[in-house]
Amino acid sequence: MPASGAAATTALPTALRVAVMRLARRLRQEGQGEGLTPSQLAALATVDKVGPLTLGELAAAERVQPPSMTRIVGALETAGLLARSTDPADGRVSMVATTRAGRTAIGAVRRQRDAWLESQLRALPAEDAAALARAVDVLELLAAA
Amino acid sequence: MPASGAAATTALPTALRVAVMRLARRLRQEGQGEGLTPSQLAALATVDKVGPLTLGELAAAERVQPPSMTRIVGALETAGLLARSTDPADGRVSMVATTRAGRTAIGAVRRQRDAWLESQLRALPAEDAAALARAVDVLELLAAA
DNA sequence: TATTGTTATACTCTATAACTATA
DNA sequence: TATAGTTATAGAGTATAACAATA
Repeated sequence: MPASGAAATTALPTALRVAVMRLARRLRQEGQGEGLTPSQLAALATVDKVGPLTLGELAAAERVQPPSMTRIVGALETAGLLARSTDPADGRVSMVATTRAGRTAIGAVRRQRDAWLESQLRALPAEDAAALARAVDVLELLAAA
Repeated sequence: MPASGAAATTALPTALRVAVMRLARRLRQEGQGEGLTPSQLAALATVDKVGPLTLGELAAAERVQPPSMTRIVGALETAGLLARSTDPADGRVSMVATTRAGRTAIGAVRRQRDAWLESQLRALPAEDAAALARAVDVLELLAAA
């Protein structure tokens, strides 16, 4: 039987939940993100990933009410990271897209966040790194469920 | 080479970070926690885990300033989940401990949070579950680093 | 004097409600 | 009328500064 701890017990759900939550907290602490708030960063990352979208769509994607997204987008626009344009087909709709500076900022945050984890992974025994590599896809599956 | 996605690439740090953050968000959504705010739940869980401690120690453990912890503990005390007592050896110090109701509440939240993950794990192919079981210890190691 | 915790106050983030402008 | 977004306002949650009680 495996030598160590939680994985060997029947308490896998609890152990996995605790480990994932703790690691998530740790990862959030590393890479504090260019002076942007977590909401701003998340919104910027979503626009960067999904591409230009309306303010309402962005609010829905971030699970935030439209007035809150108005503020968030306003701050990102002031910072020059997002640009808005009115939909030519419907004057009520405001389209949101990343600027070049926005894409640069997102990239910097990602690199900063990966840096800590990358150094930790390099320090790991090859066997442990391999176990992680095999598990990542399953974790993604769970997250998407 | 392995058939699937991110784990097979050299981008393990990024893939792992994204998967862990997403799963953590998902886990946070499941099990909304007995009408308590996240801060209150976290503080209650820490007291439950660490045992009786001073308000200042609890504030430090939760990375929150003492005035904020005064409020959080006050709410938990009003809810009957925490009890305070003055340190007999030093009248300035306020000791905080869980009540029976507090321990019950924490247990309920944990069960609620595990429930979703447990059902997801049961639905997983045995091979995937095994991969997770092997990886849990490594995740814990990373979280503690 | 130094330390523990509290009270007073302000700021940030988010929400709901009411409004403006387009459709 | 209905919809997209904004402005006005209020409610959490946390922080800093000033204070009270104890050491």
